[in-house]
Amino acid sequence: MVLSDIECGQEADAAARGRGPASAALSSESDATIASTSPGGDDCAGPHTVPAAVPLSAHSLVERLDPNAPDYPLIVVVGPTASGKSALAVRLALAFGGEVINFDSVQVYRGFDIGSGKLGLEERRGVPHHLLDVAEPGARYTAGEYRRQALKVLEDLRSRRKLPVMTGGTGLYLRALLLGLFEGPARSDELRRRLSGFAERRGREFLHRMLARKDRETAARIHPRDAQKVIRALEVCLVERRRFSDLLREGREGVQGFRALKIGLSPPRAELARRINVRTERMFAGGIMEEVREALGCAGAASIPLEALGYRQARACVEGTMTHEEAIRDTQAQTRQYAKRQMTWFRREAEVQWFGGFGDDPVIEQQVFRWLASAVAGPSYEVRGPVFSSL
RNA sequence: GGACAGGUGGCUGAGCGGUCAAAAGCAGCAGACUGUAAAUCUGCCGGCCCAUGUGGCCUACGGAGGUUCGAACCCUCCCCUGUCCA
Repeated sequence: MVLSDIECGQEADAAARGRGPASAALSSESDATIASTSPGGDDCAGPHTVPAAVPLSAHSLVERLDPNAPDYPLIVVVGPTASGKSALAVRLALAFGGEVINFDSVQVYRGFDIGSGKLGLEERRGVPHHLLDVAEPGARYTAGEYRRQALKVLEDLRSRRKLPVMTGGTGLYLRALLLGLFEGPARSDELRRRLSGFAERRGREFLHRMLARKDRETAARIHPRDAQKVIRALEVCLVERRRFSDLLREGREGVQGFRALKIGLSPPRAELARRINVRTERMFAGGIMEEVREALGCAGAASIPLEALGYRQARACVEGTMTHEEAIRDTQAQTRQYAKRQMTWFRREAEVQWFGGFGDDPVIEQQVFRWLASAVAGPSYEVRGPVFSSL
């Protein structure tokens, strides 16, 4: 415990030194609140307000880092791309002596740094980051693989009394970890090849009819034209010789022994779009093309992350089917749409406390720290919905 | 100055007398999601109205006129844009 406190203090200082005057001011303020213990006021958080002056007790969070605790804290930062999640995660990790765990499906691949928005070493500011670069460029990483690895990392952090701070944009991976996956087969490429052969010859609807014969309930849930999901469902039914829907009913096992404190970032849409635009331009100026050439050279054309947003366009550019300008504009538009899809996914995530700004905005950081203090203090807390309106 | 080609909803672009509020794509908006998830897929998309429908009204295919029962589509003039000849 003493150790954690010391670490916490040191790292918070380091954070203050490493930043500009605005955030230095913030840091000293949070240090002040960290130091004090709150006599009350923790329970008066209204449903739609972040409590005004709940002192943040780093102790209350750090004290809970007991390897044997049934509710070991786990911070999760969700939000659309470019909302400043990674920066906030580093900030939180520094403040509480934590380590960051990624849940982004592209950042898990080695060699895809610029286009995936991976934080550079300097930006990580000494905070260990897990589940980055754990897959080879030519490999196929999956939600199941992610879950297995993430569980190990969580147990590792727990045994070392470190606070896990999870961040990323892949809602499915997060859910796979937190809620678990059903007991089903991993993917089978041969079977899939056969199935997609059917789809090509007889149309996507054919596969859907096939699925309906095996498992009516699942077929009803999946749109006939969604070949990707239809194929997976068929794969499950054929390999297991059981209905997908029955397997689902048998349940799934989520992480045990952790209590997730979920922070959602939902910055104003127009501003987010602006950031996405700028960020995309920087990627194209800053080496995404080189990454693509490199990947094409070593992993070959089949590399999964080469299909990811930005990489897809950069590749088209390298191969000459798109101009540089087109590639940028297309990436920007599609990234905006992606951000939208992320919001519709995360909005349904349970018990997220939403903040209407960017994770690297000192004001938002402040609100997050305050909320964490109140959330840690009591077992129940109010959750408000995300604001992701246009304008 | 002359000869062609063309001007269509936010953009690209089909339509060339009625079945056209106008194909398709893009963008935009909303949504779904259990091992490819930065993926894959769905719905809406001129405005207003009764908000039930193969519903009503208005505004729209560069501008102004005309022909016609009827025009984005045909004719005349004008204004733009592109290519070519001077």
